[in-house]
Amino acid sequence: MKEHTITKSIKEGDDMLTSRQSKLLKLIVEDYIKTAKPISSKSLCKSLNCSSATIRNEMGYLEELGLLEKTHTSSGRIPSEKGYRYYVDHIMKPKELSGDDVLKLQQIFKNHSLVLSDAIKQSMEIVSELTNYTAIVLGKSSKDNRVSKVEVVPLEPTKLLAIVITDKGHVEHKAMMLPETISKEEVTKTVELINKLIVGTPIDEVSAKLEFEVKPIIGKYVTQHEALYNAFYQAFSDFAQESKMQMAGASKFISLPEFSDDTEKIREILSKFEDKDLIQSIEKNEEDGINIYIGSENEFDQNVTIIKTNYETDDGEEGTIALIGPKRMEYDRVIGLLDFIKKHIGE
Amino acid sequence: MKEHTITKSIKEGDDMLTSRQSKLLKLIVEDYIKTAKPISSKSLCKSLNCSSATIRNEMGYLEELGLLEKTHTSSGRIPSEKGYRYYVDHIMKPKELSGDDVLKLQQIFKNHSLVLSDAIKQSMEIVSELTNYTAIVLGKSSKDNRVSKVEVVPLEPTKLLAIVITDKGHVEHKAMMLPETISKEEVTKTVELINKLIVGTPIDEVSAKLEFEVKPIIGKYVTQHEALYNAFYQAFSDFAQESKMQMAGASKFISLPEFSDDTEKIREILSKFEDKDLIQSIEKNEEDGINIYIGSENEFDQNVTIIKTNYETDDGEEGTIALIGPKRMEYDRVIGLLDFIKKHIGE
DNA sequence: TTTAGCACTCCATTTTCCTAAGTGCTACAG
DNA sequence: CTGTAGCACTTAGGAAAATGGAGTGCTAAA
Repeated sequence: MKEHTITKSIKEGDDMLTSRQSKLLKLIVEDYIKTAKPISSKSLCKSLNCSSATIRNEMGYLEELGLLEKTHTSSGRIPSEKGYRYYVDHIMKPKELSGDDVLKLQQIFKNHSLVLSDAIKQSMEIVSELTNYTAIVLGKSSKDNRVSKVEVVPLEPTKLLAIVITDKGHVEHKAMMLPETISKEEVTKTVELINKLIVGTPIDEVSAKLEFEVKPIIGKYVTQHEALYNAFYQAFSDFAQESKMQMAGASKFISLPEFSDDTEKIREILSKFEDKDLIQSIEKNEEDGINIYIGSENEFDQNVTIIKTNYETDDGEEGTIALIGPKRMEYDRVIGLLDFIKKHIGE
Repeated sequence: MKEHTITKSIKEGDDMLTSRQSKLLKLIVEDYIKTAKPISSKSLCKSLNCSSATIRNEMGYLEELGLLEKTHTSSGRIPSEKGYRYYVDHIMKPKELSGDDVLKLQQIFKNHSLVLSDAIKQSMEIVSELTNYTAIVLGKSSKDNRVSKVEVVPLEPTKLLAIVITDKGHVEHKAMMLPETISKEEVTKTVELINKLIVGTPIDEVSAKLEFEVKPIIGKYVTQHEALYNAFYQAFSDFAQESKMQMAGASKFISLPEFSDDTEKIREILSKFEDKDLIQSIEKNEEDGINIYIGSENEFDQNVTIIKTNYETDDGEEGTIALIGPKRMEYDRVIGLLDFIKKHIGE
């Protein structure tokens, strides 16, 4: 109040906001995140030590800049997408986790009997519980894995189990039905051949290699090579596509006040959660660090914010964890949580 | 209309309903299933060839029996739980599938490149789409599988992949970190031993066998047997617990008119869909055939009907498929669909 | 630059009113 | 005894009107 004339756009690097404007925006965003109700000028008087009229003026300015919006002519203000963006980029500071949160998460990571991937999953479940947002864990697709072994186990006369193992420890298996006319030796030969030719090949090149190198050869000395070939082809192509995905708290969206009288929107979002391809697409073109996609910034749904980050464990397993919530997400807290988890994954 | 005095409780085995009453109940149930709106006496005049007053009398009687209910004093009637039950037990006949439905499902089952379990899953997705109910496929837990092979693949010096295969084609794998001091030979010996002693054992007895037969022996000639033993122990115990579960169309509930102004109930149901233990419990104490649990007859949720059946493929894979929908479910159609699928699973 | 004051706007809630769609019951007809 | 017509009564649900209150924008003064 005393020094704002000086600090205007000098002390703060905040583009063109005075420190008071910045503080105002912060208050509005954080208030709205809590209450989901438009914020009035009066309610901020005490916090800013000035009259509601003054605040209204500033609000008007922030609205001109496109940082705030009104729901109707005489309503209080709510942050616009741009407002959230500004808040996230220039104002917000990641929040320390509360002791309670830390405790719960540490319990999971300290439990050494858990494989890391299970620990990640469980911790995201906790995070979803703590935040009331939807949590997603996407294991990286195995495209860059290389085949390290192919194995076949007979189950019954006409049924085989094919197992493919990659250098990073991913395993895919597929049961195959074969015509009875294929002999054991033919199968064995084929497997040997595949092992010889395919081992070391990246998963996403296997299909081509099967087609052009393996198929011609087995064609020569396996009578019914088609069936056998198709079975393997299928197993490998499943592998390339597969990538693990887990979700927790998808139904949290129902109780959000912003959607409480728009069942249709809820329905839309929830059914997007069932669309695996769409969920997979969240993984795409990710930079490092924690990324935030507010409303129309994400491809998933205009009405949500997605905040996500990649992880990599010390043994090379990669993936993405993401939280999906309303645009008025508790950004500071969520970032703190994700940061914590990300760090602990690197053990 | 002419012969009802005669048929009263003779021709129809229907406990104590005249044929007209039975017909009335049928009309009300089926109408309500379609519209979700209380059924008025007037609307049934044409179908029953009598006046609304007569129908009201009959309705009154059915209400006394507890088969019908009113939503308020002057509303039309809706079926009670007991009413649905009576309908299902005595009135309804399973419906032939429409040509369209048959076609869609047959395409899936005819696609021979699909392993059966995938076909089941896909067909349930279709069923969910066709009916707008939630579909669930529960693979039977692997408890009664027997170990048919244990395999170890080295990934890095200190990292192993253990793979366990059962006679029914289930595969479980687990990465294990080992202290560097364990030599390859020790691992190989252990695996050989396990294969010798464990193969053929049902999954749920493996733990005991490991503890009392394997552990003492490897203790003798493997220096750091603890770590190795623990790793295998963990892999097997994961296996025993795991049981596959898949769900489609969980969000369908949102659009049901009966819940349209009760978000809380929707939220409740949807979050039950996220509770895996609860979902698993659907499998419990199942008799043969197709079972129907209406409203409070099921443990899952008072407001839904669950209709489910076990399946067993010709190669011994077992599981349960279930549809969860509102109490006013299209019982006849759903039964037809499940029947069809069940039959085709037995190929 | 800030603030007090005032006119104005719009939402949200409540109230009232009305209609349409039902029912139950009674009394009569076959 | 069974079915029906008629009528009084109940309730949901929607439309319109009334009201209160929480906001805003703007102007003029400190």
